[in-house]
Amino acid sequence: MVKLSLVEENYLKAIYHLSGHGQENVSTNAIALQIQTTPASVSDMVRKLAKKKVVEYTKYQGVNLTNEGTKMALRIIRKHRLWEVFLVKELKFHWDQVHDVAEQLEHIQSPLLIQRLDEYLGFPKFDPHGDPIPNEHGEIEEKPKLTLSSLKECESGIIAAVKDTSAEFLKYMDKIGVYLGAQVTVMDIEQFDRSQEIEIDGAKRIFVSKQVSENILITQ
Amino acid sequence: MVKLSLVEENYLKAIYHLSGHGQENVSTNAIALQIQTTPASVSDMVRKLAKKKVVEYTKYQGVNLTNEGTKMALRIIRKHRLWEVFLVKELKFHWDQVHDVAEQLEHIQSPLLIQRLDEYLGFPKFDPHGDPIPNEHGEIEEKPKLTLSSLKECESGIIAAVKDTSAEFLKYMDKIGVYLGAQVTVMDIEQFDRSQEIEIDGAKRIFVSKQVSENILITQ
DNA sequence: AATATTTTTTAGATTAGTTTAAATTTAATA
DNA sequence: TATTAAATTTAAACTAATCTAAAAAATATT
Repeated sequence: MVKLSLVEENYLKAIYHLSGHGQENVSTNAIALQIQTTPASVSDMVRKLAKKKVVEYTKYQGVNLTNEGTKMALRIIRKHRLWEVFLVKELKFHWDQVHDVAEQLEHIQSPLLIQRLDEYLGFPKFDPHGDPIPNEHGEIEEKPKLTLSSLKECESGIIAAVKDTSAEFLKYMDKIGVYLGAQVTVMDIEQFDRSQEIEIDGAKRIFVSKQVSENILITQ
Repeated sequence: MVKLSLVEENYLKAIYHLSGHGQENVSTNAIALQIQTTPASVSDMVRKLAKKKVVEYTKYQGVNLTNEGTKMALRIIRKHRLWEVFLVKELKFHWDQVHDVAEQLEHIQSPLLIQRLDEYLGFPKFDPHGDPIPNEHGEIEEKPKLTLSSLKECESGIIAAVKDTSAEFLKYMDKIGVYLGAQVTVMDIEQFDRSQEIEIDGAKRIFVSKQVSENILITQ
C-alpha cells in the first residue's frame, strides 16, 4: 500500500467528496476550488497521484478514484468522523467547532489509535452531523435511498439517483431542473393523483406526477 | 507571537531537551543527532529560528532558547504529555506505545482542544513517565533537586547542577569525570566520613568526599 | 464550421527543508 | 606555538508543493 503525504491525503479526500460518492470524473477546476489552490497545482498533483495508482487520470478529462484510492479516502474520512464524535461527545465541543480540528486530527497515523478510539466511543455509526462513519476496511454504509414519492408534505431530501435512466426521462429531468445533488422539499401532495409540488434548492417550484416521483431516488 | 512550522516546532523541542532545562548553549551536532538530520541543516534552521527571536545564536557557539522560545517549547511539551496521559489512561495504551503517536498529536493547533483535554483528564500534573506537565503559560514545575550526599546506597540520579561554581570546583568535577546530565549511582557509603563511592554512567567508579557530594545537585 | 470562451496543461520560478561536499573556525595536542 | 582533528558553516543542488503567465485543448456560440 502506497504512502501519501498530508497534502496528497487532502487531495484524495477532496476528490472523494466531489465525485458525489460515485465514479464521475472530477474536474481540475473543481478540485482547485475545493482545496483553495490553483488548477495548475492540481494538474501536477493529479499526475503524481495517478502514478501512485490512487486515481485514474486522462489529460483534460478529469480524475476519478481507483478502488485503492477510494479506500484510502474513506479511511481518512473515518478518522475525521471518529474524532468529531470524540470532540462533541467527550470534550463537549459544539458541532460547528469541530471541523478545523478534525481536519488536523484526521492525518494522525496510528491504526491502533483509531481502533482504540472507535472502541472507546462505543463503535459509533454516525458523526455529529449525521454522516456515516466508514469501517476500518474503507467501506461505508450508504444512506438508504428512498423514492421521492415516499416523502410526505414538508419533508425534503437530496437527489441521489434515478430508476429510469432512459434518454427521454433524463431529458425531462433536465428540463424541469432536477439534477443530482439538488435539495428537494415536498410542498404539497395532491391526494387525487398523488402528484407533488416540489421546491428545488429552496427556489424554483415544479409539479411532478406520481410516475415521475417514483423514479427519482433521494437520500436524507 | 510568531508562528512556527511543524519542523520548526521539532527543532525547538529538541533544543529544549538538549539544553538540560537550563541555558547552556546547545551544539549544532547535538541537535542534528537528536532529530536525525545533518549539522548543515541545523545551521540553516537555527539562523531562521534566531530571526524569529525564539533562539539566541552566535556562529560556532551553539544556540539557546529565548524566554519566548522556552515558552513555546513548553507549550508543545505540554500537549505531548497531556496526549500521553489520554492515551494511557483512557485508551489503555501501554506506556511504551505512546511516544510516536504523541509526537504527532503534539502539533495539533487548537488551544480549545488542549484546554478541554486537560479538563477532561482532571488537570493531571505528570505524564505516564512521571514527567511534569507544563501549564498553559509555558511554565513547568521543576523536579526538586537533591544533593548527591542525600542519596542512600544503591540510589541514583542525574547530575543537574552544582552549588559551588568556583573554577577550582568545576575543574575538579571535570577531572573526576562528573558532568551535567551524567547518571550517578551510589555504590557504597563510608560511615566514618560519609564519603561515597559512586558509579558514573554505569561505567567509571570514583570516590567523593562529603564536602564534594554536598555541592552536587541531582534530580531523580 | 469558424470563432470565442472557458478549462486545463506546460513552463519557469519560488519557498521550506533537506543533502553532500568543500571551506572555515574552534578545540586539542604535541 | 604550530599542527592536527573535530565541529560548524557555506555553497550548490535536490524534492515537494506551490504560484504566475503563457500555450493548448475542449466547449460553447454564432
